[in-house]
Amino acid sequence: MRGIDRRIAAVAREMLGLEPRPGQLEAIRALAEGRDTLAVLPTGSGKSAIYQIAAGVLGGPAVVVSPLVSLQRDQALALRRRGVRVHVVNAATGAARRERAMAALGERATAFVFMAPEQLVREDVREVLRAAPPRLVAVDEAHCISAWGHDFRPDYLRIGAVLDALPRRPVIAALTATAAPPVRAEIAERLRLRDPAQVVRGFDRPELRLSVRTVHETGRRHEAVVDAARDLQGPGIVYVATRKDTAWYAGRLESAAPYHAGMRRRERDRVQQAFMNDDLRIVVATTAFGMGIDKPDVRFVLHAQVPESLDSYYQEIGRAGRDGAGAAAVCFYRPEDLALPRFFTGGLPAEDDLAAICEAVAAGPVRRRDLAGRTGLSPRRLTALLDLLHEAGMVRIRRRVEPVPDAPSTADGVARALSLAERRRSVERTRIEMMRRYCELSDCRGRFLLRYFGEPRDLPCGHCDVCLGGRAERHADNVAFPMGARVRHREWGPGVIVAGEDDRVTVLFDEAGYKELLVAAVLDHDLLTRAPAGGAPRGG
DNA sequence: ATGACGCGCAGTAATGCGCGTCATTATCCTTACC
Repeated sequence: MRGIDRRIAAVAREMLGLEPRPGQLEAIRALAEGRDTLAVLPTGSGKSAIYQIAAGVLGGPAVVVSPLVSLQRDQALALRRRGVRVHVVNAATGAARRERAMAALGERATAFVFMAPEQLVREDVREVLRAAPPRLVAVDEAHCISAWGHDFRPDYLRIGAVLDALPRRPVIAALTATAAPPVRAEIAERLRLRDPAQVVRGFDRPELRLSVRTVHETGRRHEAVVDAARDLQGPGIVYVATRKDTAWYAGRLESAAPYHAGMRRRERDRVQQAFMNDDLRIVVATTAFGMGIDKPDVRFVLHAQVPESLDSYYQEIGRAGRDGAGAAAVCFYRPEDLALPRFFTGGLPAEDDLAAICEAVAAGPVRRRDLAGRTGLSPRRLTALLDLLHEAGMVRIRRRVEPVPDAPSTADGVARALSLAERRRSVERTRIEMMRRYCELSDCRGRFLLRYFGEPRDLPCGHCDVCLGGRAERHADNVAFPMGARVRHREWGPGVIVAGEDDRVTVLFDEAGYKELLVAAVLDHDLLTRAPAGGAPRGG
């Protein structure tokens, strides 16, 4: 056993009383050796233990960036119970307590300080970090960077720059349960990870019975979902698209309660607790329910409406069957359901709005609020546009929005921002399209899902409705570009074919993400060439 | 893109159809203000 492994084993035993498992160990080892690490492991596999043990081995305080205050509290409590010194800092933290936490961090007298990105980017926090850089920074639920950073919680996009500016940059651990290759790439880029070790495990979940039930009419959907929830045994989650629907379904089911972000904090906590304690069999929820829920014996996850991407879908069904016993993942699919997500990805930003922001910023640093006032844009819309303009090299986002010296002309910047927006929209559309295909498959669903997440897979999964119904007939592969084949595109470089139909193929490019290509165009212009097999983007 | 809704009209009495208009998801931390 290598020395470092002995240290790891010792810290694991002493701090948490456990023995690291293979995936965990690999990630901890990379971090302990000072290497940035991106770990994609299913929830329940002990992701938090990774940064905790690594911090112990590195022997310094660690800052843990986590999206929800409730998650921070839970994790802090668990550590405190084991006698570890821990602080939590958020907007509700009193001045005295905050002062103590910062002092402890500065004096290296604490093991972990938990905070949301909004805290990390505060000037006073950065000052403490500059004076005494932590050894390790863990970014938990790192997919939030790409899921929330662009419009919803922009400070997620600033973490990388803040850490980069420290006199001694900490080792960074990015942890998540869900990240398809394009998301992994974005996490690494946005956090500015340096040659990160990637530990990716466990997208295959043989204990999940995957199925899709197509419904053509809303009334039937209601019946079918209610019946399914009644018939299935054990605790389960029903995901719905709107807050209103949570109450509707919950009212028609025994031992069920609604859960969404519009409810009072206390009520939400009560529902969650009741579910955890088995006093409540079913939670009918929006996407608000999930992060930090680690109940091992969830026996089913139903989706009354199809989510907008396989990324979300996989994350939500991943909450079932963590004990390894069987669980059902049923998606109720009505083709029209995808119209709404398509609609929401529809619009491109107005040139006028982009130009107005550029002009306002060019005059000198502006606060977001003033900018919103001057342009008449909602805060959220403004955030999305600022992100584009930042990417286009037009603005810098500090405490205020600042002009970039030597920035391109407004016209050029706006054009660049627009083309970025267009690219993002096409990626979004492809994601929706992949969700549609999953639902309409006449071929193995498990394999489709794995390929979407970049795991090569040839054999049918054997645990989806298509396989179990004996319908997993081998699809007539596109002869020139069979699924799973490695290809190279003139412009987008290497990739792998993840889905195909008669007239089009979807390629997951290592760099550029999912792209849909028309077969005719590909053949006419000789756009794709077959590459030797192997070498899938697994990292390691 | 789709669905809900109200309106006018048809042509008969009480509904039903077609059309235009309108709205339309979810997710959190924070700060300011009550």
